Amino acid sequence: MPYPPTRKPQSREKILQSAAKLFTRQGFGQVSIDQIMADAGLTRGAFYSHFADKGSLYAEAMVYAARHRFAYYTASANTDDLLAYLLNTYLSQAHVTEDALPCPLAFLANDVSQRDPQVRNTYTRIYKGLVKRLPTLSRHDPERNACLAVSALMIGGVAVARALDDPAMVGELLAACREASFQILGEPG
Amino acid sequence: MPYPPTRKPQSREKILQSAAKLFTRQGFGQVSIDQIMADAGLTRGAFYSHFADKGSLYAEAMVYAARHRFAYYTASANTDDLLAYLLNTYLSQAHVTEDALPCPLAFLANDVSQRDPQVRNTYTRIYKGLVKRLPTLSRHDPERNACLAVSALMIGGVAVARALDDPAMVGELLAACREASFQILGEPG
DNA sequence: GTCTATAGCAGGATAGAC
DNA sequence: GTCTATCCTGCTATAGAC
Repeated sequence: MPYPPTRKPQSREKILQSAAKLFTRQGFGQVSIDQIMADAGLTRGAFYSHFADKGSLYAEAMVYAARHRFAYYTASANTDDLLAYLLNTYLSQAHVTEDALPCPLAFLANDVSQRDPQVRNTYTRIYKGLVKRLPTLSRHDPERNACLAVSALMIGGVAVARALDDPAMVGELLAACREASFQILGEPG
Repeated sequence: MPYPPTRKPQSREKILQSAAKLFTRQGFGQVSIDQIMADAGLTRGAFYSHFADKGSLYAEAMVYAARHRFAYYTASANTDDLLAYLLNTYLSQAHVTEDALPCPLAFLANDVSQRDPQVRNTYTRIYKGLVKRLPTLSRHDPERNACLAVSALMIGGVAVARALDDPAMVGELLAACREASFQILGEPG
């Protein structure tokens, strides 16, 4: 028995991790199964023992990235104002330059628009999760409309910042988005 | 002389028009030169008489789409509040569902992040053009920070709306973004 | 300037050995 | 479960006829 049963879940996890990293940064079409499997330390042929096809992996990788990103916030926050912490971390240079696992909502918004219904549904559920979670982080109990707008501002700010080639402009943009977010939420900056 | 000299600029214009339409909706990788040329009524071989390669066409098509979209606003506006008109038209169902030529800033933000420097520079110039133009449309002379945030809100709102699979949520999101935009700008809705 | 034909490559998915 | 080898498709870019 050359392959012990404990290895399969490990391989699956490794593939998922590599896929989340590569897909969020580069999108569906720019990443090949070869690249993902190589990054996970495996070869292409082994892929189909774990996932039905490339699209299924993409959807699962988005969820993986979203979970990981949320854990990243809650783990490192030692403040009582979680919402402010979230906004300052999300709308930051570090996020734009891909410090850790980036947020799929901001990095894959355009990409998802052209994918199959399953993928779009996954994206929608992740987005709804964010909108619903925002009020629980604030002490000021913001309205739903404010949360919708702020989520779009977060995602748009990061997406645009990533496309720009002017570092000064990126800094200016992120700062303006943080400021406006607090204004919309009625919180002090 | 089977091909009169007047035909080349016409062909070029047609290619550009088809490219703008297809690229903005589907992104760089999802559109082939074949598709573009077929849409323009030509064949693949003729492409390289007009453009150096696919990337050059992509950059030019973004500019073409941006110009066309701006003309779309100014042409149809018979109001004294141009900024309000712009926001309501940009953050609309019609824009998300691609009525006319969509805005490349919103439809291609993620796509541009992975392209070559020339493309990113083109995107940056278009974006700076938008930010600079916003104050000229308003009677309230908004601050630069407000314009930066509103532009990100416009782009993010449309980009997210396009990815979602829930029509009710899309309507809610767009309305919330319009409302927040006016709040940021200090204008009445 | 536009066409047809093709070179050359990359990637998704499958088959079969171990 | 993982590997190597392969089929098949689609694409960019070029060559050469008209």
